[in-house]
Amino acid sequence: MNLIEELRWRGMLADITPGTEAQLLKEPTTGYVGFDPTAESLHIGSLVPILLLMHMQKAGHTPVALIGGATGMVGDPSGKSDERNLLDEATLQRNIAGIKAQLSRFLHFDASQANAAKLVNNYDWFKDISFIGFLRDVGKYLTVNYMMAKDSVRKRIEGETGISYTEFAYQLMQGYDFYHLYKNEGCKLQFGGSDQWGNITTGTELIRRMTNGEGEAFAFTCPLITKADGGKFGKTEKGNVWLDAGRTSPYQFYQFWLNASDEDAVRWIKIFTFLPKEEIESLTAAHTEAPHQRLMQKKLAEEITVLVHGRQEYDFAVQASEILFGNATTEVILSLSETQLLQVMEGVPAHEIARAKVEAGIDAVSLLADSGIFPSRGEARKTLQGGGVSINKQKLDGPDAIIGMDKLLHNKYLLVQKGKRNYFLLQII
RNA sequence: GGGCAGUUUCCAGAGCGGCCAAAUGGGGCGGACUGUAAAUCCGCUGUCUUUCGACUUCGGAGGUUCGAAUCCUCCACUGCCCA
Repeated sequence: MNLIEELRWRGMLADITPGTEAQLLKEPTTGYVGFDPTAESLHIGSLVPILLLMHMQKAGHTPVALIGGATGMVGDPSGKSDERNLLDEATLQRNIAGIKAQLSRFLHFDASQANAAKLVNNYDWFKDISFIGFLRDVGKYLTVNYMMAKDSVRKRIEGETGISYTEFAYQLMQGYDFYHLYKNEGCKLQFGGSDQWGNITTGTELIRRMTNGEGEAFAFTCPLITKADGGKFGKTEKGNVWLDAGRTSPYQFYQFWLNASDEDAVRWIKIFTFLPKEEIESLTAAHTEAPHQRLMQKKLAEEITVLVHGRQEYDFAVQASEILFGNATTEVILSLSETQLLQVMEGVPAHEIARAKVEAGIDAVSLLADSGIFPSRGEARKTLQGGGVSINKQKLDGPDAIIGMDKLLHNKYLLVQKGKRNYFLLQII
């Protein structure tokens, strides 16, 4: 299978410009994808473009990751119904540094390799461009009519919030990025999520026009990842799922994938892993046969967790999951040594509470609210009333339950469970 | 610059001076059922409080009223139309 065939089979191809496949077969090609520095870490949504870059590199092409240091200052209207808040420069710098560090674990940047990956920041070329220069050298090539026809813009114009000139100009900047890379890096391909299609084709169009029709540039996009139930991909109770272990622990990361629905797991495993077709097909067969065993989810979670966090972290995550979700009972929890307990709890959010309070015997509501596990007493009470809290795997009967020293594990911990899946380690200090 | 419409709790969207912490839907959270799935059903969804209740919210600032999300004035922002 060639690269495009492979991506198509994996369900990673939405739109593609004519001739792209031929270009990729003809010669090693340089292709880029852009990352928005909207946060200090990438989240699993950005995993898709990263995987596309990896596929490129595996296929012998040169991947370029572009960080939008300049475009990030402006804001992409794609997929946004509202005008964006602008980031200040210090934040932007921090975010760029964070993203750079993360990308290096997925791509080979060592220059010794013929198709070593490259990292560029569009701020580096935009900082020297004057407003007048940009208007004269770039703006002239495209009509406003053309730009307004783009989905991202049209939606905003038809919508009720409108669009500022700043965001309207965004696609021109992204288009210019492509031209710049085309000119200076010989980059002939841009890809990204399907929400980027409009911006990307502005680039191919700009290249064609700025080179008097001589330049050839190509593009393809990957469908947005969806969930079968229509929910947003990549969100949990706690918000985004990040690639940074400090923000989303490997355990939580692993749990996210493990919790994929049957339907989603089948689609996702093709997208998020590099497993060969035959293996995925046999896995799918087994999964359809016995979905309750969740082979698919396990494999999916394994592959991605290992890719993002490494084998060792994955092992810990599995161990912890087995103890927390296996048929572990209160006895099992009690039997763990302190070291074992702490190891299992590594990726679980930790909270603290003063020892004196527990010594006096504390009611469940205060315990949960004071330690910060619940944001307010009201919420703690409500959940308690609904029977949603367990301590050391034992359900509390109601808000009036009193917690005393006798409940402590190793004289200083409590394993608090909110709902079925959310564990917290409460340390008494 | 002129005219019109709008700004409500996470979102959408009701809300006619007291019965509004504010309908309804979505989302979220919890429970039951399961496979740590989906679908379904049930409960909760401003803060504090055991209940009664108290307190803070309806773009901002003032005002009218015994009493305002609801009326008035000014300001800000947004959309539409005209210039």
